[in-house]
Amino acid sequence: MASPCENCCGPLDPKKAIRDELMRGRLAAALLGNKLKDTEIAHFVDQIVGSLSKSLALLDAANVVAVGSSSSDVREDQNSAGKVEIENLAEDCKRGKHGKRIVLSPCRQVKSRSKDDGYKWNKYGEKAIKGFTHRRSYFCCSHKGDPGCNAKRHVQIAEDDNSMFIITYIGQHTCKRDATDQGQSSHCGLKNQSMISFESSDYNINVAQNSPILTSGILSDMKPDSPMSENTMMNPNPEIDEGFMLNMGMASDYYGDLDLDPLEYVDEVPPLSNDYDDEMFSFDEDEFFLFGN
DNA sequence: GGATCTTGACCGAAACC
DNA sequence: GGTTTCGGTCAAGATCC
Repeated sequence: MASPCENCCGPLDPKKAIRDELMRGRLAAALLGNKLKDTEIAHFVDQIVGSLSKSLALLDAANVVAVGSSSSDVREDQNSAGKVEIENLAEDCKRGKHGKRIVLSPCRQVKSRSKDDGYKWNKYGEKAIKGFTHRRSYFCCSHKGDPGCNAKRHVQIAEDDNSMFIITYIGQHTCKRDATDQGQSSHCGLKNQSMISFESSDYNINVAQNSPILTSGILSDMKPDSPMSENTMMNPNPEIDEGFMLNMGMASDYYGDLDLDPLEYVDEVPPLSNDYDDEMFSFDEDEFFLFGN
């Protein structure tokens, strides 16, 4: 499916567009920091620059994310109605007599050791699913009644590893909660940074495509002995021992406009040492201007 | 007492015949 | 086109804090 912009402006590279915007922001912050040298404000500017650098790095790393062990198990097809049909999530998921296919709305799937992703969920149901040993739990956002947040998720114990959870996210958090809510930060009470949120629907990127490993940017300059493997993505918060999730914003917006994989599957990421931050994302001015240009 | 969880019933959609 | 099967949701009661 071609994006609307593609019709008038030619092929759009959303990843590049996001990257360009982040670079612009980083450049502006760096210049501001230069102006504010020796002031307390410069410290905060440094944080902004560092944050943008991380975003760029994670964006690049998004292309690295392997679909994980289940990649070969998941076959998906986007039909004309925009629904995603997933056939046999697991090899041992046999069809019943009537072999009903599993049909999901555009969603993201995450494998995690913990069910906790920083959001507050209300459980509204549980169901035994044919072909799966464990029951599936259904959750909706606790703030559903707030501004009508329609975010939902399904949680199921992984068939191949009972210590892992397969979490399927459907819809987007539209609730607006302040950063103090439950000690969590920013949008809808997200309490950790293991999620990147590109809320704007102007740009959409696909993290599940078979992109080259560490295509460009900061991560490509990482030390070879860094604690990140080729097929995994960094968890920005080493204290959170769970799968790393990328929130690409409104799934329907995202998949409705672009012919992209509607389902991302981000495999588990090993926790990192506490000093990864400086090692991975140290800001180098020469490097920055190299990327910034 | 409010929030959250559990669980059976119900509904709509897809597959089968 | 009717029937069957299934996944998803609802809602009432139970439990927890």
